Amino acid sequence: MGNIKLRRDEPENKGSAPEATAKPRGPGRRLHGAVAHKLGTAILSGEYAPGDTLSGEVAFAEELEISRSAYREAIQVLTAKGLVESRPKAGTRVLPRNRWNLLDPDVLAWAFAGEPDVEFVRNLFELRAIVEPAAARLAAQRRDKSDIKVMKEALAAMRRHTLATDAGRAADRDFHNAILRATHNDALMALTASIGAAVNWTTQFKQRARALPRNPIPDHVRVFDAIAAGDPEAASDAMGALVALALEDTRSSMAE
Amino acid sequence: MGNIKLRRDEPENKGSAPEATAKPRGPGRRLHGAVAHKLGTAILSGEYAPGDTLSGEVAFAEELEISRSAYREAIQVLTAKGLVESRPKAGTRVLPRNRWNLLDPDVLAWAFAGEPDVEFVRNLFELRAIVEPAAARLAAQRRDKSDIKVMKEALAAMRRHTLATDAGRAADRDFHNAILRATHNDALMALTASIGAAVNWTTQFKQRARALPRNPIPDHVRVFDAIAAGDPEAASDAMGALVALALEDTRSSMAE
DNA sequence: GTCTCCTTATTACTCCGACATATTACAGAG
DNA sequence: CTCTGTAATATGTCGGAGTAATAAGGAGAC
Repeated sequence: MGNIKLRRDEPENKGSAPEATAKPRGPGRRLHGAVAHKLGTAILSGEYAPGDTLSGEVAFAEELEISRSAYREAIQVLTAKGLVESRPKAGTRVLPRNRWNLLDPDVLAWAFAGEPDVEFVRNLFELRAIVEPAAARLAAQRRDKSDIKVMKEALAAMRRHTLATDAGRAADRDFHNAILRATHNDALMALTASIGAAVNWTTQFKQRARALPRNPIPDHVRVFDAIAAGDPEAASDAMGALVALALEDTRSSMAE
Repeated sequence: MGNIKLRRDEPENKGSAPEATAKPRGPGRRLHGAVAHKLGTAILSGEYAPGDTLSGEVAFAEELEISRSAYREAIQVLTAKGLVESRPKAGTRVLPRNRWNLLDPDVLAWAFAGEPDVEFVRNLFELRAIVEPAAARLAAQRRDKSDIKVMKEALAAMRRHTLATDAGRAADRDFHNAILRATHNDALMALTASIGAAVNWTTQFKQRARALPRNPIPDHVRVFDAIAAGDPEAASDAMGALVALALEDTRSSMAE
């Protein structure tokens, strides 16, 4: 698998490099974090299959050209997310997929780092189709003025920048996050990261297919209006329609 | 806050001590895992509030009477779950609550380690009320013979042992997990651990209130019959009723 | 007087080498 | 062939030393 340079060897690109949120791979991410990212993506991409046993600590750490401490800390991160399990004498094994914390934001990011599994994207949309309409219903009942304000701003930002830009996708994510936050339910808000990631990556894929078939603004406006008006049923319906259309767009762009 | 003994100092109690699943605090859990558990519960219980800065590595590790390596690995676990963030010179700070991965099984367990927040339990039930009926609907459409077999066995186990026993609660959890698995949706199954844990802990609370008010079996049977019959609407309705009743029971047992 | 830039001190981060511990696997006895 | 005890091996834990990054404070310019 070739030698990979994880150490930072380029003293240049100092200061506040505008790397946005995407890949602060150089500095900004600690060494063990980078290793965890590397191993995490390797596991999620199937390079290491469930049941596989990783090389020993000393050997693997040496192969990665890092100390055993940093390697162990990276493994602890993966263990915390349910990807691997280490036991004395037995080594570190990749756990079966149903033990993975697929809702963990990092795990989700790792899953979408490479070519994403089409089936998994479908499952994620199914989760959206369940959670988001219900969340919109609750949001219509409980939203306060500040919630509406945030949603309105996000909507405006979506209009300004299109979904083709990073800023536009961020606004789209902010809009959906604002709805979840308007439910004032911590457990639902915890899904923010998961669903937000799903929204982000999938819209990016839709974008990849050059023809973005529809203007997404009207759907979002309908949802916003219903929530602002305090109409739970309309909000739920509008959000259901939005997710269904998004699924259709994404599916068609992945099918080809 | 007093000195806490985390090291194992008792050479006795060797062999396969039947500590069940509750508290393998002695051996069985690694040292850094025990520290992560201790700090995690301390954060979830509010002993450390968001924004607080923990003592420095050297000081805290010395206070806990463990090496810095073990302490750091514990911190990496907490970082992976979004509870804390460490930066040079600034120290390790507790992140705001909306950054926490509340769906993480460990975090959920830590949240219920002490006296649970009533509001949080309510939110968790609201999530159940959203996800589980939808899951039952999908399960009714997609279940195969093995799914039905597992559910039937879990139901039988629930009848044999009551919800008063550990085995009974485990059977209850298995039943709900079997439904989620019958959806054949990985993302939904990832919620299995979270919701399953919630069900487990809350039923334990219902148990605490000595008067267990209702026989839960009929509700479960209705759900099972609908899924086995392949009737999505009936399955969704039955599960909705089950969750609503469970919420009511739990609420009444916590209100007193 | 206010702001910007730079210096400095503190803290986490990384590395190294050694020992302790737990568990698997093997070998021997029954 | 089954069971029990032993030994080998990889993870777990430890302590210390040195590096890098950042936040706070101070010097300088406007």
